[in-house]
Amino acid sequence: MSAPQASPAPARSLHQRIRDDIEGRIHSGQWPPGHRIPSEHALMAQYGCARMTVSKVLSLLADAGMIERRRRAGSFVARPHPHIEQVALDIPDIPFEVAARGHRYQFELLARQLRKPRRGDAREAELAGQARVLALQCLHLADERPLALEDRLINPAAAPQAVDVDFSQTAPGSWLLQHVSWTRAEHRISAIGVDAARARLLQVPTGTACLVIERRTWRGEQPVTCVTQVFLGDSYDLVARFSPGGR
Amino acid sequence: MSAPQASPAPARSLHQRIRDDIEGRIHSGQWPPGHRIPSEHALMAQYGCARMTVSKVLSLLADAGMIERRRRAGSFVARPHPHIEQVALDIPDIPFEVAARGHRYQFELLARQLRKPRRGDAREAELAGQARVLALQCLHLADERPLALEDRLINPAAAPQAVDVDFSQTAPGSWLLQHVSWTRAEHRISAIGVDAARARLLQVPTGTACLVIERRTWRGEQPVTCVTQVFLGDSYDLVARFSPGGR
DNA sequence: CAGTGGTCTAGACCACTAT
DNA sequence: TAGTGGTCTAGACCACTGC
Repeated sequence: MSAPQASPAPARSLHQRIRDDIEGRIHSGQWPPGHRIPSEHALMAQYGCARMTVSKVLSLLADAGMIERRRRAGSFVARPHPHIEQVALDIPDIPFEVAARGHRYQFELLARQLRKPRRGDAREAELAGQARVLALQCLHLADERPLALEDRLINPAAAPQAVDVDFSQTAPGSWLLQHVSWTRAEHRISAIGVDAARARLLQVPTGTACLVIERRTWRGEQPVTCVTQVFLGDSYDLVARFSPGGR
Repeated sequence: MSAPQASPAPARSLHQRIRDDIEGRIHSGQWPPGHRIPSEHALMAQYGCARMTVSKVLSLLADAGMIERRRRAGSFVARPHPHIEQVALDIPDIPFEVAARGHRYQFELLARQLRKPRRGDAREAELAGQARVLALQCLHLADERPLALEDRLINPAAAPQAVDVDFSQTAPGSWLLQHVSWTRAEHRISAIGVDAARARLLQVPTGTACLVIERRTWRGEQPVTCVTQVFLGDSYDLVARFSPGGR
């Protein structure tokens, strides 16, 4: 009836130790991809614990993608999807990132328009249904030097207050991050040689290699914002850390 | 003593419905960032279920980063870290990706060396402790046209079989993905204008904008591989999808 | 149809910490 | 010290599915 711990304070909890054990067997190759993991009943007996404890472990491992669970069949070490891997990529807030690298951040609003969505523009296709869009172009500078050019569209229907914000003082990305929540985002990352117009604004020769991040966010089915950021490629990096299984 | 379901088969399980409810309150703004979520006891009473059920929900939400839990203090809606966001980025397998886009994939091994690690080379610093490294350079082609140039170092201590693989037939990235597991990876993504040597191999003018992915993987503390892939920027995109909270 | 995972209960003990 | 989350137990019922 009572529920005494196996040991008073195992430092690492029981389900953590079980998880470590199973992960160890998988990573060491002792349990290769496709290998059938003992059933919950078997593990329960093996570790001398309640079924719920091993069940929790296996559920977490399944969430993390390390194992697959099938009713009646059992749990199996996941075959790593051979063609796709996911990494957690940090999409940084530019002002913060610049400051973190010890540079002075500045921001310039180059253009602001509240206008109808343009037809035929791929970037604006998502927003075609809206009456108006708020279009902003701005420049991010680090130590007085241009770092990135940002073209942003904001859907006023999703962020009504945005229309009244003075974006000459606040970077729109930072403002949105703090004031508008979203439920889905998509990013495309590519490289371009900058066209003449952008080159002039970035004060580099036409054709200079730049990193392009295109980001779209939605709140439910409603588009919130769509932004294209063009970074000077040699002065900006994206960094992704990853441990497989998400944890 | 018995454990009847609240309703026979609620389609969506109870903890899922509770989770949806709480997520709804958070996303709708009804529970803004910093808001204190009712305690497990209160939620237990509110939903008429066992404490473990709401506990599971809150644990999952905490794992997903949507809430923060503090002993004695309670659970709180997480303040979105204003300066960093994480997205799940797909790091594709090049052969697969090319095929998926309907192109013919080809692969050329340009160079293969089993040699001592070079001192003074930043890329090889991690491998400096190793007796030998396997260095490969290869070219990925789509429809006979160069798509990406790959410089890869493999640590034979972590992947002994790699030394005997005929990489003129198998792309090393695909082979590694299928044969060697790893526990940690780091990626850097940037843009460069290609130098003359790479430009020649990629059959483009010097200075053409390219997307660079640098990827390092470890197995435990042991480095496994380090690869630099230079993509023609206009013919390659990385795509990241994201829903906040990780699910 | 028997075994598996999925879920839930009604408790319990514990560590931690804000008050 | 009282309230909170963290963990665990020893059951239970159910849906599903591969044998």
